[in-house]
Amino acid sequence: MSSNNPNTNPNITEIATLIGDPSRIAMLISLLGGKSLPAGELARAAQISPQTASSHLTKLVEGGLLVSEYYGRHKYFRLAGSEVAHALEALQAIAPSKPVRSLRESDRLKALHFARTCYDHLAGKIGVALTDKLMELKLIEQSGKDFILSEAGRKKLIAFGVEVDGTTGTRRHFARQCLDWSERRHHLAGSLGAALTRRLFELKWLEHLPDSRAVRVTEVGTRGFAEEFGLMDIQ
Amino acid sequence: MSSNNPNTNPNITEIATLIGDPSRIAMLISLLGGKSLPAGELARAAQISPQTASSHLTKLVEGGLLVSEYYGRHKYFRLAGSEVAHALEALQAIAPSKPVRSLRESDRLKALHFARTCYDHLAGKIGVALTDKLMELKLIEQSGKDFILSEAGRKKLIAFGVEVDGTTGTRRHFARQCLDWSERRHHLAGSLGAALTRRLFELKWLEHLPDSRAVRVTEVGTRGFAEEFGLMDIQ
DNA sequence: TTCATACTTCGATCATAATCGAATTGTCTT
DNA sequence: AAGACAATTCGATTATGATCGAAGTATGAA
Repeated sequence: MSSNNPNTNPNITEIATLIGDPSRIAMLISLLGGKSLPAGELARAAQISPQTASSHLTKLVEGGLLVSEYYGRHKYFRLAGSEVAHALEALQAIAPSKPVRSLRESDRLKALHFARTCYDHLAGKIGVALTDKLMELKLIEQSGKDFILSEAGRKKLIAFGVEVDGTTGTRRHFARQCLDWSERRHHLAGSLGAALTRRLFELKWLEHLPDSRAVRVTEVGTRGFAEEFGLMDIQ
Repeated sequence: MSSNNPNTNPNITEIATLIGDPSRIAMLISLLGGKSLPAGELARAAQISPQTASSHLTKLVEGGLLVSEYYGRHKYFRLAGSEVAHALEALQAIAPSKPVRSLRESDRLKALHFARTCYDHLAGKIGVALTDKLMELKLIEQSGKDFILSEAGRKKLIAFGVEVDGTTGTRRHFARQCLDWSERRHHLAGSLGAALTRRLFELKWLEHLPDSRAVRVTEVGTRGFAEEFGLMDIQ
């Protein structure tokens, strides 16, 4: 020691200080799955006001733990990289054993991975699979951060009962791409995604699980997805 | 959502808060090499008064990050386990690279990057290179977050004088992967990593640099690494 | 356009905790 | 024994930063 001034790395202090706040931890843990979440949802997750959340999120981005991206008036945040997730897990590892993670919780988590609503549209394994299928059938195609609905797609979806409401492709946020945390792939969002999802509930192909964003594919749905879209292996 | 109260784990918050203090970080980093140090020395390392240090150390022990032991009128502290070291290194990995102040500092940093002990095992360029070589020689192989010691590996290491102590592969944390902040690669940790490192010091292939976690490869070691493991370019 | 929503900035309040001086306990040395 | 040293406890000070209300900006919807 002696001459050694191991006051090394103000950096690691900064990082640890950044992590060492209850509200910020709550947000970070919410993001641990890899999903992007908007500021508002993170505020709710941490049970703090939007102002406070904004302040925290700014710090987390400046500290290099998060990155952000605008989607319209929403600002989405996600972990800056796998190292961040790794560090959080390493901290979990020395945190005293968690208060009884119930089996029910684990089940709910599995359900969330499989299918869930993301606000108003469909996400999870099913959301991604359906989106893939729509692309495969050339009903939609990628275009920057959006999807474009093809003429064939428009006809097909209208026939299916979706309120496509006029304009085919170019309106802003008509058919957004939304990054899926569980699948790490994009699924269909935007007003078209919402309308399609609405229709799926209407047809009772899908139903909500109680008290959750998770979604179940019904008997009818399983058949329907196969017959209408050639989507097998659903459930 | 809704019924979901993601105010999860006050534990991890506590741990991160504990780590997120400049003085405590300084002490923890001083202990990263795996040594036990008395309170007074830790106070000097953190450049704070003994009173303040005492307060911090009490908290670190209560938080489970350190353990203490009396030796006469001195009280020695050391890291509570390899998980703590692992978490600290994981934090280092996301800490932005430091602005190097002095030449001496740069030298010390280089030494740390080259070879250092991480609690009880070997890290840095050499730690990673050796781990790579062991994989190349099929003495160990990756398996999730662990390594598995092959039968050939077991024989080789026993012949080399490492106390492999029975069970070959499956024990928990027997051969952990540990993310290296300087190399951004994995190196061998766990009890096997510790045993191997112990043997390397025993053979005097490695020696500690004074006042540091840094490690030097000796003359004998340079030859040894080349002959036994085909590890060239050491140094 | 007007209205609602999502987020940010500013300012003030308030609680937490890091810090050290002073005094105390316990241990080692002489 | 006395004196020095190591660590701790207590108390007071102080600075940092988390928090939210109020107001402002930007986007989307009607």
